[in-house]
Amino acid sequence: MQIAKKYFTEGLIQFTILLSLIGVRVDVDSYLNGYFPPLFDVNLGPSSAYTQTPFHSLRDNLDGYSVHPKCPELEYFFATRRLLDEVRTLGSPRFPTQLNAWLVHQVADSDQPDPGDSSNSNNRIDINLEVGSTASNANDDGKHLQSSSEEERQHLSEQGPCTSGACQLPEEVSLYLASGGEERVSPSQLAQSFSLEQEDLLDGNTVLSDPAAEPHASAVNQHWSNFLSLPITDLDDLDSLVTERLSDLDPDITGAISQDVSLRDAVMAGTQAYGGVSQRAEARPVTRQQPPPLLLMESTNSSHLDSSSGMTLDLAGPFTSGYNVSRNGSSHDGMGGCLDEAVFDQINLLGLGGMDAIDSHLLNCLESINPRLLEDLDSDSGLSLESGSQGPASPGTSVVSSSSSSYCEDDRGATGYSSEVDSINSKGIADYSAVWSLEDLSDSVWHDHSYSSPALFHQPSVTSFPHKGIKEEPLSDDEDQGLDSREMSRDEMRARALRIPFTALQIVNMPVDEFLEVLEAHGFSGEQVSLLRDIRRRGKNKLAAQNCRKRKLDAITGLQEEVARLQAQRNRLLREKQITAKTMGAVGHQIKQLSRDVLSRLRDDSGRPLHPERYTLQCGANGRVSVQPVRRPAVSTTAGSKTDKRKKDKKQ
DNA sequence: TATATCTGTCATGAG
DNA sequence: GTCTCATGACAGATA
Repeated sequence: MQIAKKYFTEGLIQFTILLSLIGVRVDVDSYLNGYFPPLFDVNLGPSSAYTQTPFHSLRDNLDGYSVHPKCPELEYFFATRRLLDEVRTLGSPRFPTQLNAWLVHQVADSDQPDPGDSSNSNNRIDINLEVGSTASNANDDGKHLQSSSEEERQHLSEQGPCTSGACQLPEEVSLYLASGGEERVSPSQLAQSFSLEQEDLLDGNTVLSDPAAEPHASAVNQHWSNFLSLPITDLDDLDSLVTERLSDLDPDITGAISQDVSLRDAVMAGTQAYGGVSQRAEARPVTRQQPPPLLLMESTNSSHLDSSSGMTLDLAGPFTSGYNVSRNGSSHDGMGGCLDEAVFDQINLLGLGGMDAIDSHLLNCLESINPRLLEDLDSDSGLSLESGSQGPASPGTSVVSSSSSSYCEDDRGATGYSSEVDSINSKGIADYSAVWSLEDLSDSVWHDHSYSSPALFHQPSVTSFPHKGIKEEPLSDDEDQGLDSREMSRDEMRARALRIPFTALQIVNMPVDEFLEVLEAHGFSGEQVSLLRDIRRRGKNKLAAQNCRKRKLDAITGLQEEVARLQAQRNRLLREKQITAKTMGAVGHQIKQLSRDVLSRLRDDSGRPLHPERYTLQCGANGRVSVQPVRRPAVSTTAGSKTDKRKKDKKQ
């Protein structure tokens, strides 16, 4: 039996690890591939000043709490945070979706009660594996759980009381596998088992006097008895047995989002959190503190922010299933996460308090959801990303989304225009101009300019902006006074003199279509039209000149850096060359010394030593060394002398 | 006062 | 043909 115990203990550990791995493998990518297109940068030209930046990705802060749950850019952050929480909360109670593993019992041996040491080797360990779609069904609503619980209760009542329960099987480790529905152990059974375990842990007493728990214990005991009735030799086939059982699992087990469960934590925490429900539990002193099970229950919902913060229920995630926002068809969506937690809590309550507490708690769970988030989910237009974002005057959102001509500003202050953003308004997706005030809009456009823009581009204190759908209004007297308060450019002074009801900023920023419409609609005179065109041309050229100069400076800076880099590289190569030359000289000297030594030891045909200056050592390609006479320079011939003469003649 | 730098503007070419 | 953009050149302002 020791062998069997060791075998099952190891199997328990391995299976716990397996479940942990399964539990954390959540398909985040599928969730990410949802509503919003990937971020993109549109390079409109060679200048970085014309790069549209996805500023919306910077709207939301990343503290994980004040962002919209639909924001896809933060899913990675959420996933990372959630996975960390999963790691931290390993062992905390979680309700499974497809694959459940429950450490049902770690009960002290009734024959050898040891209240002070729950880890006594005589403790019996019960493992309950539940595989099936019950959990996923439970995610749909709470009715299934209730009906299932009632069935289980009835089933348990038919099993009869358990007088001995697990206590009759000391010194053994039991394994219980249930697949599908016939051998399935209901959550109520589990909860009752948990309560029993908790009692044992609390006072070391193994008395199973709870009538509700006895049928379950009897049923489980029957399974264990059947299982343990197998001969010892069958233990060798345990792997095949487990494999056979596991073959009944959902083939897409990797997609299961179920979590590993530590029943010790579940029972202890659950009993403390709902100690008022469990009469037996509240009658006994609590010996140690455990976190509340529900709020600390780990959820694989990608939208849930931080389970430990207790904000899980205040998210839109819990109802994503109900609102058909599930990304990959996984049953473990936001609603599933909430229901998982609620259902798990119900499991505890089934064996502890009853369904009244369950309903009330679930109702509280649902009521605690922020209605605002529900509205956002209901309006799944994909533009709800604006909710919870920074204010319109946020410095980070310097791009003018509402403007028909966007003004982009790169990190170095270069400026540029783009007429592409106007499509947003024209498509009716979002009319930011109706939300953002014009002053805010203009602030976001013209503030913090690297190239100081004096009077012409100073923020005009106007309340109108000649865009589509916005009626142009002449400048009022107050606005004229506002213009007087600052330095006006020549063009602005001219425009004011000609009673042109637009500022230079407006004239420059408006798209060409609107500009033409303005010219036609207002019935300007030829002089006014000419001035308007000049103002627009000069304004755009001014910005172009600024960008051009900035690019020139950047190019110069880049070239200077390149020069410095190349000079450093040249110096490095020169140093390496010198070192190589020295090395080569040293090696040549050594070779010469070695050759002299070798030649001095050799003798010619007459027995005399070879002269180093007349002979040399040659190393062949095959590594063979041979002695060869030194070739003296050839004596210049007459032809050579003639050639030299010709060269001299040519030089002359 | 001379000089360097910055900035606005014009002219021109390209897309 | 018009518009926009890029860029060289020029001139005025300024440090």
